[in-house]
Amino acid sequence: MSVDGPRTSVFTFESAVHSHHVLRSLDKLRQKGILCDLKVEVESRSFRAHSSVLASCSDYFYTRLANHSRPNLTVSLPVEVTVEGFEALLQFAYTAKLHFTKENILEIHRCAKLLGFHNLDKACFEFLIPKLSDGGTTAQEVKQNNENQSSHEKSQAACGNNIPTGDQNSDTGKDNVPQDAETPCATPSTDCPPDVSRDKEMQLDLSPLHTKSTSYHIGAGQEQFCLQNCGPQLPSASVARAELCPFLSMSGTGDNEKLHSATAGCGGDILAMEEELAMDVHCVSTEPSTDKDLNIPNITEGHFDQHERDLIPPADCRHLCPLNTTEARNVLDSIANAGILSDIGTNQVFDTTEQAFSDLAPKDGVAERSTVEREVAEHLAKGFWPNLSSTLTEQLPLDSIEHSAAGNSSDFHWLKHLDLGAAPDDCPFLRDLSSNGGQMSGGDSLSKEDTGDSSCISPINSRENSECESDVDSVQCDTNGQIQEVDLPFPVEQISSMTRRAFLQMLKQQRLTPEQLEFVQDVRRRSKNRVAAQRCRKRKIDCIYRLEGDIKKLMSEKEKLMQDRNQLRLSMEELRQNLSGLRQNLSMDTSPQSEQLQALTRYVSSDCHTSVLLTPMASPSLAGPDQEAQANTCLDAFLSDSVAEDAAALDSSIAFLQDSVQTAVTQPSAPELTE
DNA sequence: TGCGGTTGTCATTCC
DNA sequence: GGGGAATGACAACCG
Repeated sequence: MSVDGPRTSVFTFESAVHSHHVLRSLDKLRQKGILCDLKVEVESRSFRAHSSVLASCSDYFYTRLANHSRPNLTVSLPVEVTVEGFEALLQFAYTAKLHFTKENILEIHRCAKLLGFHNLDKACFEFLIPKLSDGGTTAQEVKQNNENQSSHEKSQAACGNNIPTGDQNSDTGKDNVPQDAETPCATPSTDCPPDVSRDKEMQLDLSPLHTKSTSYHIGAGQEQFCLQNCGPQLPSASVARAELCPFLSMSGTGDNEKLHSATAGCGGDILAMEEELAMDVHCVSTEPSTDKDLNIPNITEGHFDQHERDLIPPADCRHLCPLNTTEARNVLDSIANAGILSDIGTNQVFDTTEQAFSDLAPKDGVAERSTVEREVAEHLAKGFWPNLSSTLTEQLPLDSIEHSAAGNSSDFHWLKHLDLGAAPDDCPFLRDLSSNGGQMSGGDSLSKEDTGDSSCISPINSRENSECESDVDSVQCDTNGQIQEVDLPFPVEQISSMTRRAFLQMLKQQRLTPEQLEFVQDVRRRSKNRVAAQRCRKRKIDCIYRLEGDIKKLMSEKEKLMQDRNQLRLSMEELRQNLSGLRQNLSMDTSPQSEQLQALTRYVSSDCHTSVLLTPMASPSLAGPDQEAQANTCLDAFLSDSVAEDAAALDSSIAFLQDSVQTAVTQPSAPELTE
């Protein structure tokens, strides 16, 4: 059996571990000093690192490094940043693990805020800091400290664009109750030990990818505890068992969710869910981890790790995930009803998927499929159920799905929307969805065409021998009645599946009556049109979701451009103020050199010249060499005539001027923190 | 019972 | 000019 030539299905494989491995490799490189292009000086110590890593983790480093391409760059951190705080954050950047003690948690928190470190949500600190303090500090006080620190830090260091500040819900009485999506806060689990304020080194583990799952662990050999860190979407401390299941915890937004965008929006990101699922499994599995500190509590004890999807705004495609639907819940309800989840928490959580499929699979076997189809289907299925056994090769999920206990194929109808880059009828994975009982049989494409053993089986064919149970069926019965009336000498299935040449040849050979001929042509026409209508609708929906994605992308770009414009305006204003102050100081001096410098500052601070510097492409007529030559002449004249003692002072002023102009031109959105 | 989504069918247009 | 594909419109069904 072979896959037909015209099929051009495109599949996507996304590794769940690649990012983690890359991060680990980068950490090893850093430890060996390989490819480190950045030296960070903190207090009296210096750290070697990769600028790209730090820039991707920290707003501060991003602003400092984004526009520098110099190798071996040295960045001196503000005096507010300490070695104690930065070292932990540096390790976090490369390992996604934050080691801290109650002595240094405040320092780390302060440095993290100062440097704008991502993925270290304040919820973590707001819970940990009160807990790690000697009981005297509440989360509210922590917030207050944060706010005070923020105001102080803002005045000294303009580094973070989006450094989180304290929320507005500090007066709610219950400090740890999450209020809204903007103010996630940590809530101690009812199962957590009430006092964790002991001298322990703890580890905040955001690995891998700094995402997906946030869990809190105590170091190896120490007492274990778990924090239920409630995100904005986890309103209650009591967690239903269903929420412990990674599938069931996915919130649906409606029955008619944008299922199809699972492909258009996510780019066919089915396998990407494997990663998320893997993380969720990670939180309930007792499988030994490479991390010695990792000790996942038993799910039956009510412990669970916080998923970052509860803390971060939903990604564009997150809500479009086909599993994030009520259909998905129905799937899992079906599985749960079949006893799949009954053993949750007993080391069998997702090992039972195989059992699930075994239970759901038809007992009478399934139709044959090509090796390619089986492999693709199995891999796709593993995207949903990573532990899916290879034994399922013989019983594909879709077949199982279609014969689920509920007997309702609509539970899985979202699978039909998975875009594999081809029309549904062309998709080897979905092709049999429309046919009951897997009527597709083997054979090469040619024989399939000529014999009518096609995947495109019309309802007429599939229900030919079934009873009429609805009005739709009554239509089929009418057709069936016509079939009986015309008494075709060949199977109706062949009509729509044959090539035109074979169809005409068959008509010629069979010597049909006019009634038979009309009926056969009508059936063929309607069948073709039906498939065409399906393809047309699919294309339309695809187009809609593509346009929606484009709109989102453009909106994001617009927002970024607006932010850049605001930053540029601020920089311009600051530059003007500096020049104005300098001009005032120079106006007190009546020396010739001072007059020259005043002329220079007027020239530089003029809007015209500033615009020349900032937008030379927009105003080429003003960006010619005349202005630069004029400025250079000014500078040369000044420098050559200045007296020695004034020259030093004025030199520094000019250097400052030039540096400011250069900063405004080359780094408009990165105000110097150290200035 | 009304409503929205889905699907099949027909008519028309385009290639 | 005929056939196939694409597509808008309509109707029926279903949840």
